[in-house]
Amino acid sequence: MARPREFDTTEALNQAMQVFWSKGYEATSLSDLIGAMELSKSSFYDTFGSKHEVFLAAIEHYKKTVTAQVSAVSTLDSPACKLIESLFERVVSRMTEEGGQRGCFLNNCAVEVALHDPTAAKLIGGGFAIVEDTFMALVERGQREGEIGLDKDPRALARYLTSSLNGLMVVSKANPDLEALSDVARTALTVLD
Amino acid sequence: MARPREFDTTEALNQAMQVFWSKGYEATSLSDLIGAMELSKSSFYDTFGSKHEVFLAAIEHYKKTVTAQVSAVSTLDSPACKLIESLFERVVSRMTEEGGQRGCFLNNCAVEVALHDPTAAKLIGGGFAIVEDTFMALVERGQREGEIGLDKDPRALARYLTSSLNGLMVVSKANPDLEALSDVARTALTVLD
DNA sequence: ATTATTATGGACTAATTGGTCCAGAATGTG
DNA sequence: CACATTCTGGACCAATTAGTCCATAATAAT
Repeated sequence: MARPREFDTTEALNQAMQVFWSKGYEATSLSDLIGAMELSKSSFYDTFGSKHEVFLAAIEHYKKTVTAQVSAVSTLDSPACKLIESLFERVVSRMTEEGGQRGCFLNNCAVEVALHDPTAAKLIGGGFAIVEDTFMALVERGQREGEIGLDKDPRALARYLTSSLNGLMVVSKANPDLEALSDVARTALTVLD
Repeated sequence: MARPREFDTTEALNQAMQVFWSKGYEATSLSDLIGAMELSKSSFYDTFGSKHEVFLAAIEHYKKTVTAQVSAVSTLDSPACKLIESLFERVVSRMTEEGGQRGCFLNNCAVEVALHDPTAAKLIGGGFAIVEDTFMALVERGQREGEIGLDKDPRALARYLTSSLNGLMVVSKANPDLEALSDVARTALTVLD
């Protein structure tokens, strides 16, 4: 009955990430994982070591895939301010669309495990840093483009924008209301003017 | 050996809340709870029904105690803007002080359980609403006091401030850096000018 | 066809999970 | 003192937890 097949380690990791993302770390069981990853318990432990190791790997995987997409936005050639706006719009529409309430995996992890899992906390912090750096690059470009005042501190603005995006996701978990989230996003972006 | 004593139900609930707050819902076990609440397993089930019911009760308890303190700020007679600032300052210093990284219980719950627990989600949403209403009252007062422009929409501002406060707590879980958090708070509050 | 590699199902732990139940101990009231 | 009430420890439960181990089966390379 055994049906060996060359399996894609990163695809398995991706599936693991999806489960952790949807259910959280504690609520995810081994059976959840091996089910989603489509491998046997033995292979799971041979290949990945433990639930916790897969979890850390899943965080890294998220950074390399999802967070990297955010980072990629800074290379597009629209005006920087428009790009910043689009990042906020994307979050708002994601959080209000069917099945989008999972939010951001890093956000979820930060809240659930960071306090008790320093290793994870570091990886998560690194993910936030990617977002922050992206915002900073965009802010500096916005300043060069003359749309953002030179009196503003790019680092502070970037930190602020990163935090705002995370706030947006938290409140929408309890109440994913388009109007409310739009209010938040619109208001948050007035800082750039 | 049994040592019956009239026990304080709300105090027990308070202890339960503390545990859920520190460890999260899933990571909290029955033994954690009965240990913290200082009652027997039997009394636990007789009095509170189940882990989940205690959890919901703990959320309500948080709203009645901690969130109520936020609400109370709006009745103080300093200038409204100063009061809003003080709420942000309080969060920043809390998150950077020893043992303060638990953040806000409602925030934690929103992220961990809201997606899969509609009952809890509603209670949490109610908690956020208290904060939002507090901010709105303060903004309106700020407008009457002439410190906040009348062109601004109090509801939108209140939603924004609530979201900002939550964002602050999320990022500080991964990186409780005073300077970074101060940047965020300071920048967030420029919206009021 | 033989071999080395790789993956597998499933048996097996030991511990813990949330939850039920009850005989008995401590107490306040008569 | 006797009684009803309240609370308790601990036995018990079935299910699930993360994790180990191994004989076997499918493959790839020779």
